[in-house]
Amino acid sequence: MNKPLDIRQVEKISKALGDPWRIRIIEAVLKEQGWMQCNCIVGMFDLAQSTISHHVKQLIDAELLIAEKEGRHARYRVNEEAFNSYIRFLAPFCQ
Amino acid sequence: MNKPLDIRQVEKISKALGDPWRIRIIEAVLKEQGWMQCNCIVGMFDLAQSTISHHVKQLIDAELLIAEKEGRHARYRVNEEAFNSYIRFLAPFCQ
DNA sequence: TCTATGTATCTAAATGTTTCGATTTGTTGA
DNA sequence: TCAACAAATCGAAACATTTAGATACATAGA
Repeated sequence: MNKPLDIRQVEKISKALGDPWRIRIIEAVLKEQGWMQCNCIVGMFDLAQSTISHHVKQLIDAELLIAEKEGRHARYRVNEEAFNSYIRFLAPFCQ
Repeated sequence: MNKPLDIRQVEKISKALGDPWRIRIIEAVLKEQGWMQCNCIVGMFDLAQSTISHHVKQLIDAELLIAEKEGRHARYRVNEEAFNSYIRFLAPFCQ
């Protein structure tokens, strides 16, 4: 676990972080003790449900969020390991 | 100096890091003792000069690279402060 | 001053992303 | 089983990014 990221994964993570809504979604998930339901996110932002779902999907694809299904609900938490790996990739760029 | 990044700047930096050529350009600049001429970058990658110039511009706009003109040459170095700020922005996401 | 060279800009085509509304899928509870 | 709900997917329009070739700009050296 916690192996170095390859350039593809860095690209994916960077792209996922390259949208203000997605950054806000991550911040919101983190704030809720790291757990959040999709519906709750939809209520927080002025975006359509399908748009939120699309953004969340990208965050999950980049492994920045982890999804868990609970019946008809889904809950998300921040994948701290992924952020750790990303930061470790960037660290050499600041000596 | 070294103040917290706002969400716009985070977005810009993330987007700049969201392309494999740009990541390779940063790595190349870092490798050359942190200094590199544009022409040298052009020689390293199979991309048109105008395309490299476009990518470098984005890295400069995101303040990840700093450009210095020397006559008709340009030299670039990595802005370690920007990477530091970016990492500090991300740190709360991995406790 | 003129030419060659290094870098930046412009234009346009191809490709990718964002967004919404509509629909689909899957699950709960009546 | 069926209605209600949560989330995901589809389709399409609007918008942004990537790329190369052509061109412009700026400087060094003849």
